[in-house]
Amino acid sequence: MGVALRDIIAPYKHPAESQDLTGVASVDAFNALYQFLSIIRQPDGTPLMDKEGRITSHLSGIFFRTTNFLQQGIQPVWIFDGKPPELKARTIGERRAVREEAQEKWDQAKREGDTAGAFRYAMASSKLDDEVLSSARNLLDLLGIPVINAPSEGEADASNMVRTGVARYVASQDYDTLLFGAPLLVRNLTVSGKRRSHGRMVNVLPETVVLDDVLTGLNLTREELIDVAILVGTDFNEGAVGVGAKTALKKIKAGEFKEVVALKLPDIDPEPIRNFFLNPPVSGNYPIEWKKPDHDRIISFLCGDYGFSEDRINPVLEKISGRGKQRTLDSWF
DNA sequence: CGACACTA
DNA sequence: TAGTGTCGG
Repeated sequence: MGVALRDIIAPYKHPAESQDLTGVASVDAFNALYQFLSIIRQPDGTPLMDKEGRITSHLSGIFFRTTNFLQQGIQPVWIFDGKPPELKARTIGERRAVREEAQEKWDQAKREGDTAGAFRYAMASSKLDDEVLSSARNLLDLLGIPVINAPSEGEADASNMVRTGVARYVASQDYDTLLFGAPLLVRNLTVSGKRRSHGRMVNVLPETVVLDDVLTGLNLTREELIDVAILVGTDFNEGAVGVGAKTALKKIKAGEFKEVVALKLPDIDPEPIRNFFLNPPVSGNYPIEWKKPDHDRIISFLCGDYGFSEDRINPVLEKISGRGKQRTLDSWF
């Protein structure tokens, strides 16, 4: 879900120039996988599946997006979540409840012939199970994409990688990475930059958010931005009822953080939450190396194991490893 | 989501 | 060739 800071951060978002996107991108793996699982579905919400009923939506998303990135000079590193902090237990429980309810509503909508509703509930029922996670890791490995296993929140390590100069930016839809101190966040990181179907056709272009611009523009320290987030609600605490980003910002500016917490969030202790954003557990060790995509094993994995059509996969692999753009790609490996 | 076919 | 729709697994 992420923290609802969009209303105050929106003025500091910039459309990304393609040169801003080249280089090492720390991809928030869970964020990307949820996106693929949610959206890559049939109109009634049924995900892509192989003959045995295993979900393959994420494999399609990973394959086509990654091969696009490599051609465009983007070097992705995928950062996977480790063990969630105890502070996150409430959020995890809530998400499970929402997911399970969506599952039921999806079935119901399908029975009633409510296609649009079915799609919406199907999206909300998306779950990253072991099968999805391990097949995603398998495919990334075959594509030669490095993977980092965060000890805790992937967003924390992804942000730390940018802070320490290992990566140029974090690729995520969520603003939480700014709280973790990521100097540069890129949202909607896709190369096709096209539009989206289902409902309206909207142009979705990559956008960058520079943490320093946000802090300078709002005249906040990062600690204060974290306090704004705590009032709104984060993965580690429920927010104050009726307090959105703009109200929270006003309260912080007025120096009323403690008062709002005492009045509206009497059960939360802000200190461990602040501390988690400021000093999260991170790996700090990022041995990243890109390898050439393993053409034969990718075919065997996607087409042999998961029923993808060779006619769709082969041309893409030939495009990235064949003569045409080889020079560009070879310079990284 | 992203590829591809089709249309004007 | 830009816009629109459909398919993929």
